[in-house]
Amino acid sequence: MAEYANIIVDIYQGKLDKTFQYRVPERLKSTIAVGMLVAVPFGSRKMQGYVIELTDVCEYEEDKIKEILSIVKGGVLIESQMIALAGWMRENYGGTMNHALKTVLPVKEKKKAKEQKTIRLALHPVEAKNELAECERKHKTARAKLLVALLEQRELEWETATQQMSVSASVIRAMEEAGIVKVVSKTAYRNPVGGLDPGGEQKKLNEEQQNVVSKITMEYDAGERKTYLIKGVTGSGKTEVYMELIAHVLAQGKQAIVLIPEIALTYQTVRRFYNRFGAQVSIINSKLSAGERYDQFERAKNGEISVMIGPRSALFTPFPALGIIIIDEEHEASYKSETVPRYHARETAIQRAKMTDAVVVLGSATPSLESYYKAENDEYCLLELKHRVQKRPMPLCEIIDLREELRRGNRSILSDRLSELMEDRLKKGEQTMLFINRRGMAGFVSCRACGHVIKCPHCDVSLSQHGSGAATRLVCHYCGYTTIQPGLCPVCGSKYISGFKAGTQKIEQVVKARFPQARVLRMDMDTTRTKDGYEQILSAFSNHEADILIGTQMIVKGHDFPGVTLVGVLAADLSLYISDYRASERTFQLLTQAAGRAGRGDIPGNVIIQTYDPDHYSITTAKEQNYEAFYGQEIEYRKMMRYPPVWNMLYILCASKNEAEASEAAVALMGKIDQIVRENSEKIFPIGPSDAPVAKISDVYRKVIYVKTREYQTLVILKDGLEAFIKDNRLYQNVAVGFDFNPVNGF
DNA sequence: AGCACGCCGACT
DNA sequence: GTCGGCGTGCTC
Repeated sequence: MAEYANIIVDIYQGKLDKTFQYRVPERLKSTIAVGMLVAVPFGSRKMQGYVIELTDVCEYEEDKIKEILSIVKGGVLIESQMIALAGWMRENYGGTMNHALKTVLPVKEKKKAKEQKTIRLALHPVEAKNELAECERKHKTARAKLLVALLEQRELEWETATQQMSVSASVIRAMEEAGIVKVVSKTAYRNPVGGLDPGGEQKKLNEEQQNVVSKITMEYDAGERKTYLIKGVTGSGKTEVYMELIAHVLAQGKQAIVLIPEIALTYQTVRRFYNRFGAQVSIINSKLSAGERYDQFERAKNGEISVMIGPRSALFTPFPALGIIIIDEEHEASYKSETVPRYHARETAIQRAKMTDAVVVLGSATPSLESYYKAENDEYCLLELKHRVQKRPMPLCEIIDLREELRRGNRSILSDRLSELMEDRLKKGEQTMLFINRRGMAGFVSCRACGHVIKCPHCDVSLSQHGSGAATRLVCHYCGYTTIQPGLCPVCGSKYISGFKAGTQKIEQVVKARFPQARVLRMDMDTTRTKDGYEQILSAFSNHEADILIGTQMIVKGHDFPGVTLVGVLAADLSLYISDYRASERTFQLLTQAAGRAGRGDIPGNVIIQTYDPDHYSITTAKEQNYEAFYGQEIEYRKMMRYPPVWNMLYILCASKNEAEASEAAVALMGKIDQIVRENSEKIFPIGPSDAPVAKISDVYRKVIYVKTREYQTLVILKDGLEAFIKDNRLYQNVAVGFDFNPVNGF
């Protein structure tokens, strides 16, 4: 039972880092919890604040600490819920409470975008002039300054007055009380979906879709709150199911959150929801400024909107009566945060739903192993959509063995079969998508004479080539270091130094050479750099302004192109060789998604998968579109290797500018882990320390330890133990230690 | 943010 | 001397 409580008094002021510590009086010790609203003495006055953290450690001068007066009753406010969620996130993902709070509560960036406070004159100009004369006579300099300005401009911004004219807030307040001026705060919201027409469109569901909807809504009405996993093949109409479920909770006065990967958050997607639900829909995305994001959350709190669509961070929309959280494409890696707290949106959504009496619906054509494993163990309820809507046929899928092509003398990126089909599509005026699975294979530059690879001087990675011709640069994807491409190898002086371009540009060149008459579009980092570049390319292709679209992962995720009847996957196995236990899962998902792009119109599509490893199960099962077969093999591998989801894994990263210090810190952590292992009854398997996959980023050295246990909770206990160990140990003054639970993208 | 405190010029 | 405006710093 905690002795002290850290309390935040002014969450509305954006000064989130200011918490105050109070003593928990004996009578409140059993009831107090994180997130509760309490009354506390604050200076000379009494204020309300939220309990952020409970602790036994006194972080302030003992004799100056005051006691909490009481717990403020009156229902659980939304802020309380969100703060309690932040507490759960801190506990389960590590980091500080401030980190957690900053992810959960939108920081009102110095209220720039929100309340534009302005100062106006409350008197007639004539009276004001008298007042001004009076002030000048009495040498009330600040007041006079303000009055002169107001007689000229009639309206002044608060910031102008306080900062540029240095009139303090106390002066303005005094003048307001005297009735000389008036402070007006106007809240101007911006509506990011403004300009769309609500149509009230509603499609009739097929039997399969209706069954899924009925099951969930009936259980919902019966008061059951579960997590559902909808496994629906691409094109089975999951979105229609989501909308029906949303309509159901909205009818009961509840609200809905829809998470979709940022990359799929296009105008098309938003419009579908807007057509159905009209102005009560809003979106957030990473392009919105902090202020705009704050506005959207504020609208949600005030009941102006009831459906929020957005990426990971939309999960924290402060709806007062949340009914449903939908996570589309739930297998996507972007649902795992890359920054502290490294939370997973799926787990966090389930926790939020538990706290607020909502249900969670996960949807995917290729569920993550985590979710399917949980569905098999009855933690989630599995529902299936096995058929495409309007009985559209599944595409015909072929595997091309690139080794065989090579033996026949074809050294091109395009196999004979793929070329043949592309030729055919061009003749028919149908569209082709070429997808390069290029993860971790960005065009690095090497010397053909000595094999030297050009690396970033600050990071332990090779540089990638960008641009072409005179504009060719070498860029580090980790720190942004940029340099020009050397003409000679810096090691052996050979002039045979060039980029290993397995990228989209190379393919574009090959395709243009092979099919000079074709109109080709390319989508990659270079072509989507501009603000709307991404949407422009997609809509151009969608309008049939090109015959062939070449791109990386981004082209296969959730876009409908009815004109596409051929999808070519070049080098399907590239993603198999990255050092990550999820490599097979990623490959299977990408191939299945890519295949799903073909033949979405009335014409059945063809899919060509080119690979050097045609017998790998992730490729053969993707060809068959057989998720269960893939899952069966993959879960055996995970069991055998003690990988998630069967086991749980914790990565611990020690980072320091000084390599020796990083090593020393990691070794000491390992010692502490060994000690905890001996004290714990459950089996814990620590491995390391060793260099991180990227051993150096921006001149910071990185050592890693990873730990496997059966139970997640054991890892949480381990993390708590290590945090305590780190806290008062001089070794960690210059070493940052980070935790990542069941990492998705390595460190 | 808001409140107390202390400084300093103005007025009696 | 005292009154009151005005800036500053603190609030567990």
